[in-house]
Amino acid sequence: MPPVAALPAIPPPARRGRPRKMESERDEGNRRQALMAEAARLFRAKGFDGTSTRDIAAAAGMQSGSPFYFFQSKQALLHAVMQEGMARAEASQAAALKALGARAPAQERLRTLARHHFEVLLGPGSDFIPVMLFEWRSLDAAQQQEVRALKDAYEAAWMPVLRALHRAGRLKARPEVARLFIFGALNWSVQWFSDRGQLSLDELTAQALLLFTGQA
Amino acid sequence: MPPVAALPAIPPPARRGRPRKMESERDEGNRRQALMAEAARLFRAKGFDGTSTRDIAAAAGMQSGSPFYFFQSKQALLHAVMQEGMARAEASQAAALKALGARAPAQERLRTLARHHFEVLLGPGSDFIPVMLFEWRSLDAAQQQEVRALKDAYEAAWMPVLRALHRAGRLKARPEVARLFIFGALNWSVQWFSDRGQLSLDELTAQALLLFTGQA
DNA sequence: CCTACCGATCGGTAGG
DNA sequence: CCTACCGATCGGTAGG
Repeated sequence: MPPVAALPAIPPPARRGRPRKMESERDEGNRRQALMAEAARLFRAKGFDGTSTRDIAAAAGMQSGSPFYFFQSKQALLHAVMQEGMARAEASQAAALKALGARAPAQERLRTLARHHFEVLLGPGSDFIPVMLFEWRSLDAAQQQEVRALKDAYEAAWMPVLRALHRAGRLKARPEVARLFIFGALNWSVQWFSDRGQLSLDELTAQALLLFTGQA
Repeated sequence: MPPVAALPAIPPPARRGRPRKMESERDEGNRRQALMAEAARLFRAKGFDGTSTRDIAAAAGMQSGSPFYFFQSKQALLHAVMQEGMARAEASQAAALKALGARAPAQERLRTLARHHFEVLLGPGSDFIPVMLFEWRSLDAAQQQEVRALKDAYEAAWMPVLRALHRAGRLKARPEVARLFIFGALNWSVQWFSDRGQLSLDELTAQALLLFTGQA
């Protein structure tokens, strides 16, 4: 049922469009990816300002100055984490909707979207999107605008579903406001959900549908 | 309608239980309160780790070392902000429920609770609770436990209302899970609500009730 | 990628 | 509360 067990791999941006050149370049991509993964984990746990580039370097098995070989600045690393996270989330969301089929009822499409979003927030290897959600203010204005566009596209996929439920009388609030509240309800689960709790992501999804549409 | 125009003043903790001693001590309370207010504003805008004690001192018109005359550490100042915020919010929430009367229907009690919570999150002078919500991790374990108790008491006041709505069939999700999702939906508004937007806090409240209970 | 380093900033303190 | 200060840490860089 989970549309994304692990988020699908995406080619490292540094390699995009260039021909592969064997070992050296693949390693370079690996090191860059490793830095992003460790940065995401640490930014989530301790915040952007609470994490030093030395922490990140050590977690990736590097010396303190080495992250700056791969990223222009600490802020650029944060930006890369958010872009990569949004690109993956957008791709896996689209894949989940496609797998469901276009003629599925609105309630089922909402279930798929919510279940997928919980996976992105709470599933294994899910540090990138929580970092985007909570470390937003540490980007500069231009970076915020760029990430905002990716986030808007991701959330826009929910609107046809919310409008259909609204027309059918299953969603009473205005769809635009409902979207804001629903994303809030789901995103906030990052603050309280724990693996060792009794709720699975499927049960979480069912309860969310009950709350918003009155049925599961 | 807003039960709290400005959050009700609470005597500064340093003075509690002691007899008033005129100018000097009242000033001391004022300086302490000013530090907390400026700290809350800056912690909200830039985060705990992104705010220096020098920033806070300057905003309160002091020299860089002076905050440590009033607070043992930067972390103790954060803790004080959260405690003060929760004490005020708890008091104003209780006052709002009391003003409504005990025999009001569950839907009206939920409206009062939600409207009050929006005021605490988004109204004038509302920096203390957002700081508590988003800077949680910067407290040590003992401080977290203490603030957690205040937060639990605040949220517990919602449970009889949610259970009544659940029994009446107006709230379909399990009340405990509904509470988590509802607080998430409301709390997240801190991230997107803007004063110059078209929604008033009353309209926000009405849309939230529509989403969760199907009626406003 | 590592080594070696710099300038800036930070939380906090002693002594008044 | 201010003055003057300290040790630690931080982001980032030059040169290889």
